[in-house]
Amino acid sequence: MTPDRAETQPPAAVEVPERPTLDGLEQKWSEQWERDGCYRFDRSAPRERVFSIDTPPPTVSGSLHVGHVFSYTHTDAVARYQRMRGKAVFYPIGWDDNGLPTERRVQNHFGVRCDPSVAYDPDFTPPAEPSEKEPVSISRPNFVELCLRLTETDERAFEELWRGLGLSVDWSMTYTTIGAHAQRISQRSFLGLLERGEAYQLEAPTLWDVDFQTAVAQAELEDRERPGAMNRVRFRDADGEAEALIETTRPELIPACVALLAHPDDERQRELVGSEVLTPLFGTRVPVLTHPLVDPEKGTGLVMVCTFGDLTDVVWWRELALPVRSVLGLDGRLADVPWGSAGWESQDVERARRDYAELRGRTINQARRRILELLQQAGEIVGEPTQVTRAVKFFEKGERPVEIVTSRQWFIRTMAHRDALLARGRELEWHPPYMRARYEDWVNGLTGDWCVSRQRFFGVPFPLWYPLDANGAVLYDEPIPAREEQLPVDPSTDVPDGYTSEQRGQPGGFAGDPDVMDTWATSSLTPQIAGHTAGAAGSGEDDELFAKVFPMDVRPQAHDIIRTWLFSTILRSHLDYDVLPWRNAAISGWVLDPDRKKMSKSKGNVVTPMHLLEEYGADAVRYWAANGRPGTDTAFDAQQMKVGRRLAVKLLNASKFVLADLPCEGERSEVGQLSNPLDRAMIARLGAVVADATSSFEQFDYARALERVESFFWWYCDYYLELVKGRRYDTDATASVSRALRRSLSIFQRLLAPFLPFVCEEVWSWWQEGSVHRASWPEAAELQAAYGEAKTADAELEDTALAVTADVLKEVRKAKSQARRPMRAPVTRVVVHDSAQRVGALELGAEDLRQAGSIETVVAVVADEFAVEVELALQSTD
RNA sequence: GGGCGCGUAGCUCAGUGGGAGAGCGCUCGCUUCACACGCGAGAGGUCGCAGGUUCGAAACCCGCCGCGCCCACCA
Repeated sequence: MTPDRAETQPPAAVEVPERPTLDGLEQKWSEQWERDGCYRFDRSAPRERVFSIDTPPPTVSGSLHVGHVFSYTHTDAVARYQRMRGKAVFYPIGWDDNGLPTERRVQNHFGVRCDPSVAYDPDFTPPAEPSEKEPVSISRPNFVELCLRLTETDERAFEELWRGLGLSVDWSMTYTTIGAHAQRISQRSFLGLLERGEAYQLEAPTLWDVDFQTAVAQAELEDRERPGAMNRVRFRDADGEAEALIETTRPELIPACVALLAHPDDERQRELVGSEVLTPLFGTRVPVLTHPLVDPEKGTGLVMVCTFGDLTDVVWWRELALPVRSVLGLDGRLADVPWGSAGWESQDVERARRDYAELRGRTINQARRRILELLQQAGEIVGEPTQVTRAVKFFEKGERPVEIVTSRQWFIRTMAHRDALLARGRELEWHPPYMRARYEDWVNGLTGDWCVSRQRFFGVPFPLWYPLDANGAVLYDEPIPAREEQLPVDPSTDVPDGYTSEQRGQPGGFAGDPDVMDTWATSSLTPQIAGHTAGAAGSGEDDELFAKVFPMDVRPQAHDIIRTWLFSTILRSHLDYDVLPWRNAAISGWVLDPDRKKMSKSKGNVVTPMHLLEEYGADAVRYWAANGRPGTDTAFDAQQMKVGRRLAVKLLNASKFVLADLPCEGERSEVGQLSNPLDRAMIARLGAVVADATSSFEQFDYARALERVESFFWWYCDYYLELVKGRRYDTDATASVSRALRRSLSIFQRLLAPFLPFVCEEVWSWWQEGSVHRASWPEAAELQAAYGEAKTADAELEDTALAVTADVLKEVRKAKSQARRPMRAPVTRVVVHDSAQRVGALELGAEDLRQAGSIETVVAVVADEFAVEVELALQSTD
């Protein structure tokens, strides 16, 4: 029950600047915080006092935009709240620099190309004049070094912005997803999955981007609307009598056709089902089968199955045990195929070769145009093509539709764990709760295990080698895993145990796995990376730290990456630790442009934050961000930043007023009792605001907390401060109000500190020791206790007194405003009509009201309806 | 096609059973001793539409319309 020191202890000295200003506060205080280690994680804290945050590592590719500022501010407000609650806040940050965007930039910037077969050159320097046309081939480690060099610059700029925004992260714990530490943890987790059979290698149809020439995962796909042409194509039976019509938007895949399908109940196709037909032009014999997934309402009711046109083809191919007849090369061009040989039989091999020669080597679009001409000439197109718009699947970073090709890839099992993952989703506390639906949709919609291998370079390599047999063929089924002590390894330069580097690529020797992992395969381990998950002695990992921070308290992130980052992190934690990686998921929305469109570089509507920070100040930008409710998208509106700036300025001035050194105040050290009813009522109301803000923050609803605090603070400035000014300047009456003012000011400064850290630190420093950000969060109960120092029985009456006094003051102001008189214009008489209870309460605040309104006499009359008559003094007496 | 969210003043948004609100913008007024980066006042809304529950609905239920997002085996 000891009242907070900050509220009761008279500080040795109060120093209020003559003209308080927001200018320069960002630099002043961020430097001070850094010097004092204000946000350093306290490792000595016991687990129950730790609050750990699995901060999103932003992708380092160019610049941050307001969306980042938005969601990171939400997290920071919560972090600051928890810190003030006495928690040791574990709040690291990382940079996600591993991945394709960086790779592309490095290639162009330095004029290099990664060739994993090239040996590492420790003395390599990039060409002085980069040539995009003739890039220099360099080893993967050299390439990674250049990537690191380029991202380092960006990361410094990011850090500067974050510091300017006032994020209270512990900068001593920064990590990167391509750094040795992250690689080691990522590789070790993978090896564990491999050992337990949760990771496996398979040659199978996989989603493929033909430009990047890499496998991609289901989670990285997006739909884009594209125009296309629907063509009706004729297949005939071997006698040329019966015919089968199909509709397709992808005629170039006809040479890859392996079957036609109808719905089992489709009477129209009854004759054809069970027979065989020939593909047009190529004369390949394909069966007509049935499958329940065929929609008889679509097209002709018959559908062509190709290996592979889309994901449905894969389903049909697998379930009906159809052969593979693949025409598409990894480069997105039609490959050479051996017409006439096994699997490529034809009724007319010469014709098949001749027609296919027209397609071979062409891109998909070129081949499509050409085959339509050939089909037209052959008379196998029926009717006119119809123009359609349909959704086509793209790799989210890609420029051409994804294709499905057969290749050898690594997978992590997801399908076998679906029920467990759904249960994890229900175990997690979602803020807001409805966001869980997105997760469940995603898990329920999974169609296959997670393909984690990428045929790229700037990523974490698979820590594996393979033996080569006497003929130099790779023995994929006998991978040689790295030992844990070796990690991280780069199998393109490191050598497995029992081999020498001369044996690389030689018959009887070894070969490194050439691929890198999906960026999410490493990002999904951020709790382990940031928390330095337990590992082998001497590995730099840290059992004690990890046990203190994991599982983490909260994962903050935006809703668009629930299916990727959130999902994969739950998966990995489930597989490796059999727990949720965090207790709470705090999902933030997006910043949309003023037309409510998603910001994107291609639309050119991206707002960058630097100039906003300069123009409005960090606190104002943070204010705008903190107004975005959890999970809710917000249209960008610079007006809101003005509002935040106004709030910050108001706090400066209100603090100056409260702390003003008035000669009439008497001995400052004398701590007065709250003897005045209005003072007590205000403190009681403030207690309710504290309770509200606290419970909102406990639910991660920073926006609600801000709203409550802010609106009460404005009421406090507009009404309470004005009402009590008279007593404030009156030596005999000042004790109670002075105490109420100091007490409330201390609380406001702390309540606003999570949102406006700079201005709050500034005004705190005028009269308190230490940082406001390490001060204790106000306790509602404590304020109620303060009320208890006086009589509590009249609490309700006193609250009414505050209400009615403020209501009358408003009416007096209105009268003056309508009379176009200044607010200090004298009033000879005010007659208040109100209920008996309110009239009685008014008595308690009448003196303050008289002072605040320059009123000579206040008369109260009991009445049914509230009304106020204001008699202004004659202007001449002014 | 399925799911989720949203629809309240010109704009951005609070408000989940009992007075329709805030800020910005707009209009008018005020050099008031914390603050002109200010203060005070005002105008402005059939709370998407239509039913239902209830003494009472912006809120709860049903349907519809519109917008956004997510998901889907879009031939």
